[in-house]
Amino acid sequence: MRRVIQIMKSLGEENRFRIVMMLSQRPMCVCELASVLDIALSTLSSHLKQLSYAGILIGEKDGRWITYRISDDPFIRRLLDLLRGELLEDDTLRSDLKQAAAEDRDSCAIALREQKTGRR
Amino acid sequence: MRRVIQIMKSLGEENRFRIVMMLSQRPMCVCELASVLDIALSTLSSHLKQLSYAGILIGEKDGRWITYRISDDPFIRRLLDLLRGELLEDDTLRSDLKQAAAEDRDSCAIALREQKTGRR
DNA sequence: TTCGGATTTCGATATATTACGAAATGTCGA
DNA sequence: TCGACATTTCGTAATATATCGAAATCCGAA
Repeated sequence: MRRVIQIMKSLGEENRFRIVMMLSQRPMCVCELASVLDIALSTLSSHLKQLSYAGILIGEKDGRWITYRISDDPFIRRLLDLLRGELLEDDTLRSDLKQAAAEDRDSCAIALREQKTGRR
Repeated sequence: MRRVIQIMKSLGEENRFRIVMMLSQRPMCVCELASVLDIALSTLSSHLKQLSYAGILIGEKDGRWITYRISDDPFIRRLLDLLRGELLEDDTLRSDLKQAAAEDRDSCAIALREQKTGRR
């Protein structure tokens, strides 16, 4: 039961939820996620840690980057499918997915520099 | 998105999760739930409030009692089916369901009296 | 209408969670 | 090896949540 509750809790926070939905579209590196979400990198990192601990995500080293993707646990897959189906019309989600699709790993530096000087 | 996140958050706490699983088996009144869970009535009440707010439960007056049951929203139903399927082997859950099945609304008073004097 | 039982509300406290910035870690390329 | 970059860890402050007991509410039965 612990495991399932941990999964629910992990998905019960907006930023983590958005992260998971974006990763359901495609694997992304931390900086790509960061340029969509308006939170500090350290915060994002701790969310990713929690999601990994819950078994929802898997992070893989990929050169200098770390790419996160959704676990292929069947329960997780089915759960996320169900959630996604419920949110086809959601504006925030649609906007996130659009941005996420347009992200480019190599331009992270630019986005992060902007984030460090003046937040939009 | 808010709604779905609220649902996830509500299910991401052990006592609330157990409440929902028990009510998936059959509608129950507050005192029946109380005699399975080892928490104060006031705490239980606030959990029930949150679960209702999230649209997971519905509380209906039934004489002197208030009976809670799972909402018949299709999304909620499908979600809970999925969760239940993942927990067929869970010991805590099985024990809860067994106790819940054996509960009797009219003996609430006894259980609650025990709870007020000396907690087991 | 008064009494007692079922449930909720309220106020307080303890614990968890989220957030940030600064510093540390690990890695690639010059 | 050095420097730049991607990411994580750490310490801490702010906020949210879970919990309790006491008091309030609501309802049916005597």
